[in-house]
Amino acid sequence: MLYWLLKSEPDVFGYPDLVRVGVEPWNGVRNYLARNYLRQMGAGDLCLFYHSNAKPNGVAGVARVVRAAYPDNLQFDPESAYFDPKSLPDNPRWSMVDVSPVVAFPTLLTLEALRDLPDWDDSPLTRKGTRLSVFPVTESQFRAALAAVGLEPEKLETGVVQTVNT
DNA sequence: GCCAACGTTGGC
DNA sequence: GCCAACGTTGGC
Repeated sequence: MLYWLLKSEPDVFGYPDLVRVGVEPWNGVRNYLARNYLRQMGAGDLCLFYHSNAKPNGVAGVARVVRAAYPDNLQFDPESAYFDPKSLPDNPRWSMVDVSPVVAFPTLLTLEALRDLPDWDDSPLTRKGTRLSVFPVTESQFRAALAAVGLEPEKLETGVVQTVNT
């Protein structure tokens, strides 16, 4: 199993929205490196759900990949801001995964607090100038993030979690 | 609102 | 294939 971080602007789609909808297609990613990471995701992988452009910024909860990469629906929708006229249906350029909520953090793990965690010294999140919206986190980074808000990773792995059903 | 950083575009 | 211009991200 792999671990990831997904950025989202809470004004657009925050963790509470994920809880509300139950399953969300993670569409609209239009960066090749981020897309390649999406394609590496497998069902069951866990994601830190990060609020960007927020007050304050930080990880709001954990999400789970419930469907591995498949073609992003918006690339073929001329009405969408994410429409890509160069993407052909028989060779889709952009991919998305489906994610579901696993557990809301009891408190937001702020960017400031993340910077204090040694495991997070080297990450696209804390590195200046990196704007990737999807990237891998190490197991130790994932565990450190959960520990920082008092959650136990083992309970996620054994399924004994506060899961929000659809 | 500012602006640094960086990805993409398009002329050549 | 280079690279300047441009657009976007995202912290502050």
